[in-house]
Amino acid sequence: MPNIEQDLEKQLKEIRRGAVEIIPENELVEKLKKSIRDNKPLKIKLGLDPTAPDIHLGHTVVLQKLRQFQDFGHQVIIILGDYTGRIGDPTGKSETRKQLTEEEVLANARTYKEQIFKILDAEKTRVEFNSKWLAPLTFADVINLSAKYTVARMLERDDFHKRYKNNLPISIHEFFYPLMQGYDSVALEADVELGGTDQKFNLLMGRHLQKEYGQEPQVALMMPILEGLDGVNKMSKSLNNYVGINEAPGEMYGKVMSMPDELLVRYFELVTRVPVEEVREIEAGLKDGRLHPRDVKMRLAREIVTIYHGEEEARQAEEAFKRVFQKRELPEEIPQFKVTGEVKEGDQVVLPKLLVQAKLVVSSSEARRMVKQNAVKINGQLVTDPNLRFTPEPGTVIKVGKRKFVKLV
RNA sequence: GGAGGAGUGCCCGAGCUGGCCAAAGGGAGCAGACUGUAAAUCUGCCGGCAAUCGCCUACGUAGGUUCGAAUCCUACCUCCUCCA
Repeated sequence: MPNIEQDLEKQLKEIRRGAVEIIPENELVEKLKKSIRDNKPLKIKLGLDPTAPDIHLGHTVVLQKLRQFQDFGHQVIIILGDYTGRIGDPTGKSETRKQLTEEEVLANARTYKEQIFKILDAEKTRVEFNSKWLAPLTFADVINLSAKYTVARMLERDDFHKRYKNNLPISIHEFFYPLMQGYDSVALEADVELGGTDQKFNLLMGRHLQKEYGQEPQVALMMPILEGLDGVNKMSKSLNNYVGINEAPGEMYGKVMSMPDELLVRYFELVTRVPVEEVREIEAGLKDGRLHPRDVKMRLAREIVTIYHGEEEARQAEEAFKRVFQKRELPEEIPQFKVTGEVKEGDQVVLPKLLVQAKLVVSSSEARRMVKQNAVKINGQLVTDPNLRFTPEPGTVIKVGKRKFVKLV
């Protein structure tokens, strides 16, 4: 049966792309074979912890992977961890997370759904709240569940281990997080569960529990944690090194352009749909100097913006970027600002006050600082007097720094 | 139940034998130079108001001692550790 083999190879190649670890790979191969043979889609599970309301590129790594499965015809199931979210996943945290209220969790979940469908096909995606099966469990059920794992093994988990060793607190309820997530797999009879490398323990727990409950264990597929724009830390909103998928095209484009060159290939591989072969070519081109990092980065920015806003928006974002940052010209659209009496003294406006009013700076101290740092231009003319007063004329363009503009009305 | 430790600016973190503390240092952020881009690198800035000496707000909260407190005292709140 050559077409099964072919199909299998094709799927495996895409699935392996960017994946750090597949445990165990041979089981995945078997599952895929069976799925192709019986024409029965695999159940691919991804749990999302609805604590961060905004999805950024970091989250999309795993979502893109899901999309690939989806494109191969498999059944994608998103678990919104409304129940687990109330515990707070201890993963990677040196301290106990605060618990979320039910309202918070639900509000976040709504936002999540809107966003994941920018990547996933909504028609082909099943979304479930895990409270559906976790809430009805009785205390006896829970005891039964918790009896299926030992404390010693629980403490093997890296973050528990560290905290235990360092005499940091571990609350009992945190032990339930992996158990609950694992139970999700049981409830769904998942075939594959995706997650970041930091989810390894939880994913394996799913395998363990499925076996305990007499099911065929799922395959754990781990994707790398994406570095943020600083190139060092993982992408996260709190570190402000992220690109949110809801951001405006121009903002998104610019942010991508601000990342270190070293990350280029990784981003192409993990957050775009550029074919693997092409990514390899780009990698080689960068290495031997055939390709200019700037141009590659612009391509990357365009690819990313295209995914979330479409080609036309991406093209425009690129135009704007070239104009403002490469040619140092004015952008096509400049926010307008109406001069009011508050910033005036007689006929004249007081520059620091004007800058504050126009929201170009946050305080007049900052405004003066900006002027001192040669960051303020009026109609292209560098301003040197921090307390400049001038008569405002409609159409006057004020520029602060490289990317803040305002046109007086 | 008992003993002890800690709470500092966006974050981390010094200071805590009282004044020289708007508070060291690092990170983040911002700006300038350079450039290949909002990469890298280098330099500078980095509470607010007035900009002239100045004034105000700030070191968990509320009081107190003092000419003067992040620094001392009291109470309270929060967090943590150890013993039981």
